[in-house]
Amino acid sequence: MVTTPRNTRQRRAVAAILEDLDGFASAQEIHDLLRHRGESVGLSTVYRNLQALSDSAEIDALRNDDGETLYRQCSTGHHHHLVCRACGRTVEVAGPTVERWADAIAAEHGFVDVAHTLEIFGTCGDCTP
Amino acid sequence: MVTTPRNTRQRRAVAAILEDLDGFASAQEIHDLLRHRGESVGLSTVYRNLQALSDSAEIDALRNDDGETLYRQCSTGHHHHLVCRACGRTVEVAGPTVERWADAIAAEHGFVDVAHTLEIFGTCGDCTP
DNA sequence: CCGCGGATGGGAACCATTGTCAAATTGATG
DNA sequence: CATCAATTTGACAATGGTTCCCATCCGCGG
Repeated sequence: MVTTPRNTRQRRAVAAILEDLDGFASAQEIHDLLRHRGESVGLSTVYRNLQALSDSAEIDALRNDDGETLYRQCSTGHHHHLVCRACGRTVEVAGPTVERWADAIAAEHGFVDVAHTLEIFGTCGDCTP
Repeated sequence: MVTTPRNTRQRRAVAAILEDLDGFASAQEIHDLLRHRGESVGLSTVYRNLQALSDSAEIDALRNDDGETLYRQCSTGHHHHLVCRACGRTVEVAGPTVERWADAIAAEHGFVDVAHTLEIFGTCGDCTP
């Protein structure tokens, strides 16, 4: 039986933060932001909700170089990210060609259940004086 | 002043393992393999040497879904990986089109100093009964 | 308004990785 | 071959992000 998630204050608070954020943020950053808003939520709960949202594909997750998982609310549908190293500003990009290329390569080598990760990092105009 | 790395038994042992390995392996796996060979090397040392090799671009490193860093000796030059989730078997793939696409997208949005990560994961033929 | 079961939270537990530092090893030199 | 400085090693502690645990809380259907 499928369990329906409950509409708790904490879940709403986490969702609200994600609405307002522009770029990617770590669970801990989100936890701090909530605290500053006075909408304090337990760290475990922040992690749980972010993971749940990520699992249900409502938000995107990626790992940065430091091994932290970053979250962001994105448009639906498959896409990739162009992320500014300095300020975290993110541009969503679609790359139909890349998707097809990746799948073709994998099939060619007899791989199934194929997924891929693709992120582009750079320094955005605002951060390059 | 640039310090020249020394030729120690441990460094040689780690390099030798990487020669023999086909796919990506974690630091801990490599540590275990060394132990089984009777060429025991301290875990810290394995980490240090892998990092050094990775820094000098002699081996490739990537992070898997569990957040572990995996290492593998690869051909030189820019390339990406098609990795089997189950056994770690790896196929190196070049994607000139993708490189150009990524750079173009980034330039289009005013990003400079651009880099990208791209890995394809799947289950290889041998691991799909 | 009740009661059930999912949700919460605070701290402990995990675990890959990095730091610490005395002791061992290397490579150059005499 | 002996000496010596500098690098490297390794056992263990420490770190830090994330997950687990579990008593308590509370959303929600009846």
